[in-house]
Amino acid sequence: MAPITIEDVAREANVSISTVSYAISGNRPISDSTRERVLAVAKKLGYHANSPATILASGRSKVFALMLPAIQAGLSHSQVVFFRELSKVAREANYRVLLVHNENQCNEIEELWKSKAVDGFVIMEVAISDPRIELLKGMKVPFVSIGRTDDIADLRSVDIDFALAAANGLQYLDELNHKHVVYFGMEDEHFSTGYGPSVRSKEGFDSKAKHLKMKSRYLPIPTDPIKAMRRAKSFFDKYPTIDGVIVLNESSLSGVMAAIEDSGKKIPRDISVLALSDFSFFEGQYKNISSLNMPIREMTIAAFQSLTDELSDANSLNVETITLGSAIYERGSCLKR
Amino acid sequence: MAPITIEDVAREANVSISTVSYAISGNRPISDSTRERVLAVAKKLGYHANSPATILASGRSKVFALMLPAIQAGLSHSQVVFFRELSKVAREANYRVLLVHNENQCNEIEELWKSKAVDGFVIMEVAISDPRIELLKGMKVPFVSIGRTDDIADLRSVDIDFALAAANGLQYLDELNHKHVVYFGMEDEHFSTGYGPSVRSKEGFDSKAKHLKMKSRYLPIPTDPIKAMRRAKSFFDKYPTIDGVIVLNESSLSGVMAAIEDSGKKIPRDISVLALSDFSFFEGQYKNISSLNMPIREMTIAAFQSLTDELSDANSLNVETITLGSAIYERGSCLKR
DNA sequence: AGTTCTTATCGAAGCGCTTCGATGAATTTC
DNA sequence: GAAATTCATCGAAGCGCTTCGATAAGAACT
Repeated sequence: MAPITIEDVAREANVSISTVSYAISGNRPISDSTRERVLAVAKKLGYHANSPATILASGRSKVFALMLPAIQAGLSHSQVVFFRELSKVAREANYRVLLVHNENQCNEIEELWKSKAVDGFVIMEVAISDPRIELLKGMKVPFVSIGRTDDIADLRSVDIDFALAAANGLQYLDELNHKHVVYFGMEDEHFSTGYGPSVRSKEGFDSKAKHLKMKSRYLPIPTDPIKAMRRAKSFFDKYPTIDGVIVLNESSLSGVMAAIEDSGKKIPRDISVLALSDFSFFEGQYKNISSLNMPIREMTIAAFQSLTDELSDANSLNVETITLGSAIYERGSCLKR
Repeated sequence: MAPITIEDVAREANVSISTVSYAISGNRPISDSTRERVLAVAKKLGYHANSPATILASGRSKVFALMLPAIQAGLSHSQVVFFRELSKVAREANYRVLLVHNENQCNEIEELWKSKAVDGFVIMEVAISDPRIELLKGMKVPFVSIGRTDDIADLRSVDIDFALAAANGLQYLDELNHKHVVYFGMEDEHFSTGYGPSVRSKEGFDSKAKHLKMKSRYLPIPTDPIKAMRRAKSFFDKYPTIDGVIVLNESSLSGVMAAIEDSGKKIPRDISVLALSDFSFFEGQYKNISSLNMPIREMTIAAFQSLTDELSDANSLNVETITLGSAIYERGSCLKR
C-alpha cells in the first residue's frame, strides 16, 4: 500500500495541492467550506504529512535536541520529572525531542545543527564552565540551558534559585524561632564537577546564616539513604540541640528521617524538617514533610517557552535568565518553637 | 552565511553532484583519487549533508523512537544504563534516538510511523498485555521490545531471563550448601502492572525451589532502603537460620545489607548475599557483593542489532526473542557452608 | 583494427512538501 | 456600470539530496 500523499488528498477533495497545504497549515486563509472538506478528506484517507518533506520545504524541523552528557550514573527524581514534563510540553507545541545521551556533545551539537536536523537545543547538566555553551553561543544557535554557567550574560537559561531556596528555608525556620538548624547538602563529589545545586545552595545558606542570630551549620551527607542515616544519626547524637533540618537531596531524606526517629525525636514536636524537591516527590511517601518546592514543571515550561520564543522571534535578543523561586509548602513537619 | 550544500562541494571539486553523493555514501564505486578529493573538499568547506533532504530522497530516516510511557515516577539504575547504552550504540551505527516519554503512545506511534519520521521503535516498559505491541504488529512496523509480553510468538523482543537468573542464584547457593535462603523481590504494586522482572523471577525462584532440599522463601520488600532495612531486619530476627539472600531490586540492597549488619551477622561468614543488577552497579559501593549480572549493555546491543537487521533485511522474517542469561560473578559475598 | 566489456562519471528525474506570485471570480466603490 | 479592491484558489518553482539510466573513455579480447 503506497503511502497517502498530499496529492491524493488534493485529488479526492478536488482542489490543488497548495490549497490542501494551506488548509492544513493555516498559513493562508482558505474558505471555511473548502477547509472543512479538505480536512475531512485528509482524515478519511488517513493522511499524515511526510515529515522530512515538510521539514525540507519549510526549513523548520520542529525537533530539538536534549543534550545530556553520558557521564553520570543515575538520574534524580527531579531529572526524571523534568524529562517527562519536557516531553509533554514539547508534544503539546507539536515539537519532538531528540535524546542525545552520549559523549562528544560538542560534535553532536555541530552535526545536528549543520545538518538542520534540529531547531534548537536544551542543555542539561551544565557545568560551571561548559564547552557546549561556548560552542552554541559561537554558532548563534537557539538553545536554553537548565542550570546556569557562571557567565550569565548572553545566556538563555532557566534554573531554580537554590541559593534563595536554602536562604528562605533557613529564614523560615528562624521565624519559627528555631535555635539550631542543620542543612544537609550533598557530598564533595558533586562540588568538584561544579554541580550547581550543591554549590549555590550552600552559598545561599551560608550568607543567610550570617545575618541571623540562630546557630546553624552546613553538613554534606551521602546520597545513599543508609549511609545518610548513619551520618545524620551521629550528627544528631553530637548536637542534641538541633531543632530543625533542611535536606537538599531527595534520596537522603528517608535516611535523615530514620535517623531522627532513631535518636528518639519526634517530627515536628522536637525537630522540624524541610526538604527540597519537586512537588510530585511529596505526593507519596512524604505527604507530611514540609517542602521547599522546586517547580520543575514550571521550569520546564519556561525553558521550552524561552526556546520557542527564540525560534519564532528574530528580534528575541531578549536573552534572559529565568530563575524560579521555590515556595514553602507547610505540610506539618515544621512547628513554632 | 548560506549553508554549504552538495552543489558547493561538487563545484569546488569539479565533479557532478551525483559523484559527490556516491563518494560520500559509497553507494557506487568512485575512483580513489576522485573520492579523496571530494572528501577533502567537503571537509574543507565544512559540509554537512542536509538531514531532511537526505531522508526525503532516500526514504530512510536513521532515527528510531524510544517509547517510554509517562506513568512511572522514577528510573532504575538499569534503565538509566539502558538509556545511555542505547544512545551510544545507536550513534555508532549512525542512528539517532527520538525520546517519546508521554501518554498516548499508540497515537504517537501511528503519527511517527505514517509521517515517516522514524524507521522503527524500541518499546520500553512493556506490560504483560500491551496495546502498543498489538498496534505495531498490526502495522507491520519494525520494532523491538524490551521486556516481553505474554505472547512471545511473532515478537522481536529482548529481555533478561529473570526466571533463570533467580533459579540460577538459588541453585548456586544450594551448591554452596546453604540451608535456608530468602529471595527479596519487589512489592505488589509492581506485580499488578505486570512488571516482568518481579513476576518472572518469582516464578523462576519458586519452580527451582521445589526441586531442592533446602528451605527457601520469597519475600517482597519495599524499594525504599530504609523501609527495606526494617522489613529485612524483622525477617532476619524471625528466621535466624537464614544463611543466604538474593536481592532483586537495586535500591533495596543497601537496606538489606544494613539489616544484616544490624542483626549481628557478617557477610559472607554468616550469610551469603547475591544481588541482581547491571555490571556497572557493582563498580562503586558494592564492589564486594557477588552478583547475578544483568547484561544491560549486551541486551541493548542485541536489541539494536535486532532492529537494524529487520530494517535492512526484508527477508528478516526471522522474528525472534532474545533472552539473555545472567552470569554469576563471585565477588566474595558468598561462602560455602 | 574492430568489437565487446568495464569502469568512472554525469544528467535528470524524482522524494513530498511549502510558498510566492498570478489568476479569476466575487464584491465593493464612485 | 466600469474601475478598483478583495478574496479564494491555483500553478510552478524550489528545498537538497539519492538513484537510475546513459555516456564516454579506456581496457580487454578476437
